[in-house]
Amino acid sequence: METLQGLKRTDYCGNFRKEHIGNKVTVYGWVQRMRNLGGLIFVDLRDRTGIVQCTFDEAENKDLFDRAFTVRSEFVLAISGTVRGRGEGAINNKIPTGEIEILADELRILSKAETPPFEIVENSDVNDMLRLKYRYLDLRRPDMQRTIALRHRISKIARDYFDDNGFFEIETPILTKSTPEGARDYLVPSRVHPGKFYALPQSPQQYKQLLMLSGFDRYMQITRCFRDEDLRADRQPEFTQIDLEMSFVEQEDVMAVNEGFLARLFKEVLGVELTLPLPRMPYQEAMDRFGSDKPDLRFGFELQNISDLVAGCGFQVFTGALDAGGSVRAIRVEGGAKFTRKEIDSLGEFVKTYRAKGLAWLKKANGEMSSSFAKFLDEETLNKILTFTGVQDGDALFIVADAKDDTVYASLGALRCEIAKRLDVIDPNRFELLWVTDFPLVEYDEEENRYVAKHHPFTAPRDEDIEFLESDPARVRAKAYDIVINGSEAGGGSIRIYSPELQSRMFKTLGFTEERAQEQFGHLIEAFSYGAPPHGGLAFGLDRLVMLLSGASSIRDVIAFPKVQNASELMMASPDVVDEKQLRELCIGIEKPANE
RNA sequence: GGCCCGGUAGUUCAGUUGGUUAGAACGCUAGCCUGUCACGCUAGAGGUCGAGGGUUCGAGCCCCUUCCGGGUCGCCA
Repeated sequence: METLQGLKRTDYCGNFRKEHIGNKVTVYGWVQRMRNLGGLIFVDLRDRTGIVQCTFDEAENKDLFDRAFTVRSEFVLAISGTVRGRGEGAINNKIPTGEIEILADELRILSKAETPPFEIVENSDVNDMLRLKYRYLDLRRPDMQRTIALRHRISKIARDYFDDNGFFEIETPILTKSTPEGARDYLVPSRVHPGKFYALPQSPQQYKQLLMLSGFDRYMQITRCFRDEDLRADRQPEFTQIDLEMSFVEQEDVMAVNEGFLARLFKEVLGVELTLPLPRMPYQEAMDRFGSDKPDLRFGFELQNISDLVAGCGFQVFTGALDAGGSVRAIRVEGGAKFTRKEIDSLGEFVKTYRAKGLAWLKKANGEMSSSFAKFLDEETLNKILTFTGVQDGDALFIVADAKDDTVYASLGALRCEIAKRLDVIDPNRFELLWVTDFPLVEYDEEENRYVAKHHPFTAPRDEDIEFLESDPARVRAKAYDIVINGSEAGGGSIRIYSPELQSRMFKTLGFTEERAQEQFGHLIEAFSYGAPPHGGLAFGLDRLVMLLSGASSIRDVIAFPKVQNASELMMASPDVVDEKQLRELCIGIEKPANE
């Protein structure tokens, strides 16, 4: 193998242009492809900037030509030579370096390479398992290189923007303490504390609030968070947040700073001008109109509540849901009459995954109406529904009735997105951002038989709702806000409780005894007794921002070394068993799971 | 934990009602070729059909179990 000794890279491969013609240059990179025309060899050399063509001419240098002949894909080379223009007709317009080539006079083979298990090309459709097992090769592909570079730029813009706005970047511990509320923690045993465990942070929530108490006024951190929950296409067990907190602010102050960040991000990365302030929508309105607290505003198909119209209509599916305290809601799909019966059936199956009992439907095409439920209604009721929902010829109407409002919202909310996808009405170049505000402070957990915090237990209630904290917790709205981009929750935050008295009332509402609150959050309660400024913050999901800005459909495509669905990592093969000795040192014994 | 989809040369895929020696393209190897850039031409190698069991005269195809991957519901303060 040869070395770099005596060589120095002139520039990256992708940077050579016509103005460099005549220059003596040295380039390093991987062989994208070798083309041997017989007496003339072209080697496309690739690095993170692109490709440059290097030429070996048998007539000019036979020894060099013979060495170039041994080169194969993915060999690592150093090539020195002279930049020269390509002849008329030999110009390649597909690549930026296509007007020049490097006529080699020196070739060093720095590393040989086995034939890779898949070709290192853009947009390869190799299956994920293989890509992830050989992730270091997958990451050589130009589209992956671009995505990782984009991720770097987004982080950089975040650091610059928040620095410009007076934020300090402060690190918080990765080894911390398990929190009882929320997601499952990853636990880390400690040798010096047998039987005790650190937890990896689900977010730096408490630390950043304490930093406000310490007077840092504005904090930010780009930090890893960990949740031991099941994965999704946009969810990994370890993920990165752009986390921030501000003192002496109200909700609008936090939102203003952060939409400034988003405006800068969209401008610099995509050249898209956002109109500020971004729209705000209360949680209840989002649910009523879109069936979701993260509505995608790029298309219509809004929900319409037809409960009043069908009250007492005699159709048991509708009246039964209403009698049980639920609702009947519809979405009108413009042009939806083109759905075939089979497609409608599959939409019916689709809503069942959200626990809807079924999907009532109606189509109107060429004056003819067909419907799964019209025959159960009298003409007056049916006409009222058609008029209210605005059904036109060519439209379809889909209705879900359920005893639980949540089921109606969830199924129709998902259905409108599914329909938009199937009808292909979403413009991929469009970005619709909004703040969803006024979330409920708490929600009732049927399993635990108590109220649990919708956001987290430090979230402040809205001033005018505080009086209901004990009498009717469910109606208390929070000073909480999510930033939603194209139907994806890109971030969220809240104004925090800074009064020990209010915090203690909140814990009571959540069913904590005084002792338990002290035991789990005593440090925070005590800290707040030493002068806490009003404060609030927000965290963006960096991975999701990169997904949105890069158009990636899987979160795995924006993380260098992601985990697969069962939370393992295929290249290193983690997690893995450890030495008996390590376990003994940690005082840990492994019991076989009950089912083995 | 539930539901849905997938697993066939190195890769991406095809494979008829269960029937002869499981095919194609790309990649790879070798030879020829001086202007290619998805070079071209010729030849060749390459298969535990994810694994195990069953049905059958006969299984890539049917059944059962299992492993792996993807999507999703629950879960994710």
